[in-house]
Amino acid sequence: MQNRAFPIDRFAFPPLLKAASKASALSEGRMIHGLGVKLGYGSDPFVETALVGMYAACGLISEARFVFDKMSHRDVVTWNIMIDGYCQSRLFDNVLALLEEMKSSNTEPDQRIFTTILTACGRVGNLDIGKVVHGFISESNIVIDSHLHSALLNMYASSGDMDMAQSLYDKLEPKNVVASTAIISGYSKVGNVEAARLVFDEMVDKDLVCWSAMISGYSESDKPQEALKIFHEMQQYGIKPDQVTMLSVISACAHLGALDQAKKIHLFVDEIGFGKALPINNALIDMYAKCGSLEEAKEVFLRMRRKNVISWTSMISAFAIHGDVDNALKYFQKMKFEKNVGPNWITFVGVLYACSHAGLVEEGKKLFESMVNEYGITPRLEHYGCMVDLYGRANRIEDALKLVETMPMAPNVVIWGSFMAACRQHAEFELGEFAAKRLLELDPDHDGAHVFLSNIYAKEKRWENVGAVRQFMKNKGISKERGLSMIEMDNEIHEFLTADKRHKRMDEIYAKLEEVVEKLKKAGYDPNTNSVMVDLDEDEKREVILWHSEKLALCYGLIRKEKQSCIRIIKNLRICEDCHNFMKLASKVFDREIVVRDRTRFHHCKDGLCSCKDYW
DNA sequence: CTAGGGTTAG
Repeated sequence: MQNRAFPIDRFAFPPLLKAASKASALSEGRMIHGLGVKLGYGSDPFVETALVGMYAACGLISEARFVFDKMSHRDVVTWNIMIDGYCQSRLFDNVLALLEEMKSSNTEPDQRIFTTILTACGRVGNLDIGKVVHGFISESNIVIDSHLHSALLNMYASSGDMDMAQSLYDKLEPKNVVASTAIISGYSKVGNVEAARLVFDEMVDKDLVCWSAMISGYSESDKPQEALKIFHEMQQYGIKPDQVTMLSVISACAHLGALDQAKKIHLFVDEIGFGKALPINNALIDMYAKCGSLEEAKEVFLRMRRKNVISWTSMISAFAIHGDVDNALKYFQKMKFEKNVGPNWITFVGVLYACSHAGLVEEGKKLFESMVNEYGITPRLEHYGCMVDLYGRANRIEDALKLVETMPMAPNVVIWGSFMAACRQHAEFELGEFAAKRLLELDPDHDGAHVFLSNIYAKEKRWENVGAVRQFMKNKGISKERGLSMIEMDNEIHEFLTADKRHKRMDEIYAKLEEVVEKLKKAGYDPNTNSVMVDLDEDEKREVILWHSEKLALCYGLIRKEKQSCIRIIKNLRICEDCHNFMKLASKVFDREIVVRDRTRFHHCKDGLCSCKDYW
């Protein structure tokens, strides 16, 4: 229009500014602002309203307010946009102040404004402000329509107050997809995916968003098989997934850890045309890493034309869980030279984790300091968790404890759990007892802490204490989480529990186990029952250890998988010392690559050695 | 200007 010397009227400006808002294009927005003023539209209320929106969307909230304040005519839309701006900048005190100002200037706040505010509160989990706004609504004469009702419900649901959300849902008639979806994701987020499923099954009209919410619910609740099941069911109803759906599906594959399944999903996202999307590729990096293929994760990463902080963080974390500290740190350095990509707090979790799993105490300390001093990132619980882990694993128990005692926030279950694990590993039983007790104050049902206490007491022959712990566990129905290993074969997942007898080829598997033990013994295998601290006699201990789930999975792999192919095992708990040794020897004796994913990292065993260098 | 699903996280 400008090139043709075409007269531009004021009506062109609001949509232009809206485009700038959506693209967060500040310099273009300013140019349009300048042009508008030049053409004499600077005090047109519609243009001014759009300017408020543009500056707010670009994060310049005080500039938005400046335009807002000098307006001579503000309608309800102007107020709403200004309030929305404060919501996006999370300045909720300004939101409340502006609401009051609005009332005193004779503009009544309407449902839409409240919907906007409540949605923002939900997004950031600000229950306090949400409740205040709820109070305003109840006191006023505003009619609660279905949008506002859903926004209220969603605010409570996404802040974790499911009692309130459910009671609002009960009052809502008729139900609608939006409200039901909010309830589904609310229940999923508080860990009650079963309740989410009940609501889901009740729904008559299911759309893509609610299917995605259910898939994500299962994926986030560490029920990847359920997530994949419901994803296939959705497709049978003829509903086509979009990118958001696929992100949850890919994440489910990552949780599952099954590489063949993962490759199939990768092919699928390529087929439906999402193969070049940045978030999809980020998820794929993580998926391949968690399915044990660092090579394929790297391949995805290197092929990406654009990379953001999530791409780099995923790649760094990938190296970390595979024990490749050198590359984790190298990529962290490389990242510094990328334009527009700075590390965030999750990136630091990745590099600190890498240091902790490699025993690089000094390097980790330096990184932690640079995070604060160079990058201005305030350490979170997760970072302290990494640091406690870093010291603890490296047998610097005193340093670990000092950190727990001096960190600026209260230690949570994770922190005490990490410290307790360090005490167990380094036989610091007195401090271990202390840690276990702190842990139980926060989570009285923590199975690991009870088992550890019982084992400490048994070791010190304090039989009365042992009895008390066992009785407590029995009364409350707490038991040690049972070991569970998985192996993928012909597109099927085979699961084995400790001492499992359910598999249809169990006889063969146990026979194979005996054969394997014999062969390994000739190569120097000596059962190590150190990790079994319960008061069993030595023969019983050996039996317990022999039937650990990963050994059963390994034997099944040796029976079924063709010679020299890689055997991949996924385990729910951490691998014990004996199994670790078993896997290493087996990799040599049977000339196989054996990859085990335990609760926190990968072990690549080859030629009798493990990638973790026996530090895990 | 108005309601629901998303990738990285011990």
